[in-house]
Amino acid sequence: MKHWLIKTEPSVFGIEDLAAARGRTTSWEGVRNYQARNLIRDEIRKGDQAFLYHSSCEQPGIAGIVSVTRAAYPDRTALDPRDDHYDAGSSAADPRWYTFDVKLVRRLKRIITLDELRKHAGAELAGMIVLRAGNRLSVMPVENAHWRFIIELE
DNA sequence: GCCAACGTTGGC
DNA sequence: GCCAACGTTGGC
Repeated sequence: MKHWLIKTEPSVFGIEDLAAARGRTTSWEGVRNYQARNLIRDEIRKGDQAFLYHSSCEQPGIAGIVSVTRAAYPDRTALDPRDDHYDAGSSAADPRWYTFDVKLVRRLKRIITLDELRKHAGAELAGMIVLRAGNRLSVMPVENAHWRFIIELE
């Protein structure tokens, strides 16, 4: 089982929204970055777990843990001209973008902030992608050792 | 709202 | 296939 970190803006869709969603499950739609797409399409498996990370907000950090309930399938929002994430280059026959389903496992007892993660950037969390300056990936792998360390921080 | 980082686009 | 311009992300 692999571990991941998925970013979201809580003003758009945060952990509160996921907790309120039917079955506490949502389709992780709208990813339009090729590197992230490849991870979704080729590497994320049912049963994997991910940190839900809040970005572009007052307190950026990890808010909860989700599990993957369905592996990659075509992102229908790319095919809908009325959708913000519409992409004329994608088609049902040859989908360019993929989504996957996640279910909230639990909220963390507190948000583990980016600030706090940074304190360990030179040691236990060395190399963690979300700590890299200017990082723009919205779906990224998390090393097992990093995952365990962060859970311990809680 | 600023601005650094960086992926994408498009001219050549 | 290079690379400058541009757009977006995301922390602050």
